Amino acid sequence: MGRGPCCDKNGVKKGPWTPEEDDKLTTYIQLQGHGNWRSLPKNAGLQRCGKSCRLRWTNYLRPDIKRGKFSFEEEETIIQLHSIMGNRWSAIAARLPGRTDNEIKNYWNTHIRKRLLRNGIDPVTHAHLLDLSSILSSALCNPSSLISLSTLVGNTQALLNPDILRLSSILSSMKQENSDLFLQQIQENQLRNSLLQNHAIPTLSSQPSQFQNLVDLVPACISAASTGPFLNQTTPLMPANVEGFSPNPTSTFSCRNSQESFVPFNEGLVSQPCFYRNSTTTTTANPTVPELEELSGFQSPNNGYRIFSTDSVISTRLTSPGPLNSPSTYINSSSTEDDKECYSSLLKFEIPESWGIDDFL
DNA sequence: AAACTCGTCAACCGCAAGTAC
DNA sequence: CGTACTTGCGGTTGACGAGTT
Repeated sequence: MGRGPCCDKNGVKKGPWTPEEDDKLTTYIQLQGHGNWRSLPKNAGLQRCGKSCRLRWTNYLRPDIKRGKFSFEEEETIIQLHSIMGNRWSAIAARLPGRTDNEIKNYWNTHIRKRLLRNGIDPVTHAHLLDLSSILSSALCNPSSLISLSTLVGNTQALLNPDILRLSSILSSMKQENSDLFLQQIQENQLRNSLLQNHAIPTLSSQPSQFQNLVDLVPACISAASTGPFLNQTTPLMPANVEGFSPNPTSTFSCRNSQESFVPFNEGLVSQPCFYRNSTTTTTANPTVPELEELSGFQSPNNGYRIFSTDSVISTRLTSPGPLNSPSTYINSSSTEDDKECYSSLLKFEIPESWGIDDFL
């Protein structure tokens, strides 16, 4: 159909608004209401287009706008809403009184997005970019992937800590031994989970001894990695696989097997998560949470999701409604931006592209 | 002190949905 | 029903200030 410009470019001022223009616009709207934005500039004596006036009013001059730094609660809300709504800033803004979509968008792009990236979380999908727990769960659900995983780990032996090598060897041996038994265990766990829904009972004792070895090893590997050569790498984090992503705030820790059927993963397999939400997302209650809370000394003031950071904790996907099979690694990182980041210093490391883990992923 | 880099955020642009005629 | 117009939205730009070299 084609459209003309929203206003006549001739004689229309652009750029920053002056206090005088603000006064004119504010006074006019308070007296007359904005009415038709297109005719407003002429009526108000402004050399601006209606669009510019509307933007100035809605984003800056409106009396109910809250200015200043975003509070922790607001930031939490934005992250949660973004994980559900994506870049629908106006919808997010509607749930944050006094904040405009533009302000939220800016804050996201300049603060939150960078922080998430730094913490290894894809700001688009909210999935961990590379998450050891997902690697392990993927491997456990799909034993064939153990080949790749062990290859991955094996190829980098020179860089790795002995604990990681032990992890590799265990994975290899798990692959070589009875994978049917492996799947059987997973299926049993699935059944048990369905029975014990909302009651996260530690089930490690029922795992094969190799599982126990694995669980014992992972924290050590993470600690090793967090102080090892990984942190010196500057290679960009692996991009998350966002294809087919369907935001699902109720995602629980699960993984896919090779047939793409979902196999809920036993939450007791790995250590407790860095993140969990207790309000807006569905997560199984966990008897160890109070202990962790006490340990970390952190609790969100708004009782939103709480984030735990301990030295040897593997994150799970409880805050990651992204693709369950998205590649992500997660080992500790130190973060220094500000105090708030203390809680989000997650276990993280970056894998150089030269490792060639595409096949694995 | 100047040049440069980086972070922030107000403002602009183009598109699409909604509405009036 | 089709067209013109308005409004709202999300992506992007660019000015500006602070910090660094």
